[in-house]
Amino acid sequence: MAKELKNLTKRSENYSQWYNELVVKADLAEQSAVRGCMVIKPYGYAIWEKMQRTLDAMFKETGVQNAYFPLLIPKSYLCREAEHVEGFAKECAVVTHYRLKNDPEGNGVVVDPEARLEEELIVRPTSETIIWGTYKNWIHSYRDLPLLINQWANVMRWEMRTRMFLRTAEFLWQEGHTAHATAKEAEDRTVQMINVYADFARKYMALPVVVGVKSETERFAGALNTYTIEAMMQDGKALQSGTSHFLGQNFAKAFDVTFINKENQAEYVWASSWGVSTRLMGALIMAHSDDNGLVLPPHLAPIQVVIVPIYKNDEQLAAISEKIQPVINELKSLGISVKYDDADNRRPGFKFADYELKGVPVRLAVGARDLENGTVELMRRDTLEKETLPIEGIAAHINSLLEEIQQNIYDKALARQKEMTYEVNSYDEFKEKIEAGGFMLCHWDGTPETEARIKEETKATIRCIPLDGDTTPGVCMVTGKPSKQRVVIARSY
RNA sequence: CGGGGCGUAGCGCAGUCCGGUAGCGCACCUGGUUUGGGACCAGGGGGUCGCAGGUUCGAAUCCUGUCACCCCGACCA
Repeated sequence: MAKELKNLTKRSENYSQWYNELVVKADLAEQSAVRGCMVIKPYGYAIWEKMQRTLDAMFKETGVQNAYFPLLIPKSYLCREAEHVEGFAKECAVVTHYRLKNDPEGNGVVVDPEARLEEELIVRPTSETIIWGTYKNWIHSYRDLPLLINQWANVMRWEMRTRMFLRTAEFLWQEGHTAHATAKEAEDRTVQMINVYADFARKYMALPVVVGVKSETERFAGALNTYTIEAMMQDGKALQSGTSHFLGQNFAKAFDVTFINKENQAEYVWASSWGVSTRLMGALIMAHSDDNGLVLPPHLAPIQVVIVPIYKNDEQLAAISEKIQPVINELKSLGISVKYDDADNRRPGFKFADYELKGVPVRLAVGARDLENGTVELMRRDTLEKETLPIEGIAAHINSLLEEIQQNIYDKALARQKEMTYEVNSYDEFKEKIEAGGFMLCHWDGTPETEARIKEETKATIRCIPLDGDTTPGVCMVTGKPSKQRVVIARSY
């Protein structure tokens, strides 16, 4: 690394490149040799693990259990639900053979044409079909409902264009699949889970989000209704960060999943599915980072506090270590993750820059000067402010400071989102404003035709119809036809 | 799949127009001096120039094909 780290592309030049470079240099992930896939490195994965653990606990609080379903889906399963297959057909990886053999011409190894599968298997782009094929055997009576299952898994979508964390060919996610006796119960669960996602984004990722409903054209393939959380990145573009779908009885009908109700009548079950992915990592990076690197909210930072000793010789290091050890112990007992970096193969300046790049929320530096004065130097990553503080009571101070940083990062993101959200009343104004990015709150006549025209002419899409938005009626900014409420329109990733 | 760019050491690049047997910075290794914001000096190791053909006495360089990656679109979490 060293000096090249200084050359983080400035965001003004090209936001995408800056982001990509940041992901690589902060040691989060790198491009894999496999097309469109990425290698998530230990530091990046540690953040994902923390997200996973938190979300998993939140799911379980709502009664959800984890399970696991196969990676490969028989082609016939995927075809059962017409809209679903149409939505995913263009981006499926397909397994056609089960054996290789030595090339008769001596060029290594080739696919054995004898070993063709009778029915091709699809690498899951999502698991609705295999899961509903399984649920058929699990659900017989109203007593089996609701069925609340989640799986942590990888999925594959052969996207034409990929971008690290935001759209990789293979990605990690969780997908929840629930089955219910009534439509209301299923739709309530759909809403409940989008709210879990919104809570998670706000409290842990320090990411303000708009909760809303997708327009018909943006809906999940096979869903009756799709709820979404939309976050704004620093360049004003939207990122769909989590979705929850009300599937009605579509999959129950496709896979013939029925239950006997209290009146001894057979009924199709009602379904929801919901998911968030490693894209959340992308959101985290793009929402908070600055030109010094990552800025991680303390609630998700793998290392919350790093301590860098500054010493000239082993005696000094020993003295510093002795002085600082009680602080480390105290921080740990408060549940704070601490790294004491006494490695002697990097100089302090290098470490400072490196931990900033990695987004560590709080840094302490301790040297001979501090030993004399009984102080430490503290720097907070969100503001880059440094202050020298007495070592006495430093752990308690950091404990509350971490919360303050968490809140500050959220407030900053929220302020930016508000600042870049505009009520727009004419299409001309819209066309002008959209160039600089941001969320446009506009009246829309509710037709796919108008939506398509806006997209065609401005590259912006309807991100969602916000749940808690202004419901004052008006007239569509494009057609002048009546509109029930304002919707969020933006360019997106 | 369209438009643009790029492929040379682990990373970032120069060399390609005008053919002559490979170079710079960072990283790495050894020794020393250093250590409060990305250390310095000296020495050292590492590349069949994306791949396959062709032209030539000779190809990183010219020609043909092909593959990969990046950016901008279309598609999507």
